Amino acid sequence: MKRFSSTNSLVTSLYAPQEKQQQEDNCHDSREFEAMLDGLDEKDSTNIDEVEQNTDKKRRLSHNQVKALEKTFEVDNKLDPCRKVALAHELGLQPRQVAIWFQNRRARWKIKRLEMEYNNLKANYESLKLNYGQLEQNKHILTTELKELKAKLGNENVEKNMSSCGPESTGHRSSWTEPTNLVETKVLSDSDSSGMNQETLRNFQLLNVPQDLSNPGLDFSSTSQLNSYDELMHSKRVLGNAHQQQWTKMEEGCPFGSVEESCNIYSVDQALNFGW
DNA sequence: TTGTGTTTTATTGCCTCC
DNA sequence: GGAGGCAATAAAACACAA
Repeated sequence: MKRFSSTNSLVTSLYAPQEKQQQEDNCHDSREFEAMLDGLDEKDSTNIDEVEQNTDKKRRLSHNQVKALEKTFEVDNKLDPCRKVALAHELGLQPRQVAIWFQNRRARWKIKRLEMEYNNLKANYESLKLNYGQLEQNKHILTTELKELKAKLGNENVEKNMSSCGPESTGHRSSWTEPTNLVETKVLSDSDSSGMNQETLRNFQLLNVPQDLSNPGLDFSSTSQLNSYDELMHSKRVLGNAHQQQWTKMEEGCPFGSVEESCNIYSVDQALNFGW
């Protein structure tokens, strides 16, 4: 039976010699196991403990008993009956006590493991949250810049239209491929433009865009290469592609379905509402 | 010394497996 | 149906500040 009363434990504190012999005969492997335990200091793990177990007061196990139990637990956190009996015999405990110790030890081990898992998850979450914040910031910067570029394009078209309405205008000239020098000069000499280029550079640095993602032929630090409308448009496309590729790369390395998905697992609002 | 919080040992009830 | 595992909990032992 599984149930033991405290009085029962007193009664069963010692084995009948015959029973002991039978158990030993049935557990040949346990001899090896006992040999392993022989290495431990035997100073206080024998008769005195055994006598103390026989009082009905709850006794703590001795240092050496705990040490031996811990050592056994490291090998395997579950006991087969033979090992349990052998260990109990070796340490002067009842098999029941050994079983209970292992049960409690497993419970403590589980709690610790859960704590570790929780800490790991928490650290991962904090890291994701940080990355998400940085990406949001970068997104904001790039969106603002895109708006500025669009506004500039708008102005440019207005000026082109105005110039094409002049007396020498034929109406067949393509403003896309042949921007007027007036517009070109305005774009390049505009202090906002150079400021924009610096901003673009900064954004690339913020994004940590790898070399292979950026266009090696396009030098953002040099205004000389932004001397036409097409190139201006090209720089916009590169910006867009770089941003897109940055997200694609992140998604490839992302364990979740998508970056958005991963970020939505724990939204910022949910962040502090763990129900652990 | 004592009150209080923590740890360890043990019990109980339920569940699963053979 | 018995054996053993687990979760919840009781109770004793222990640690420590006031």
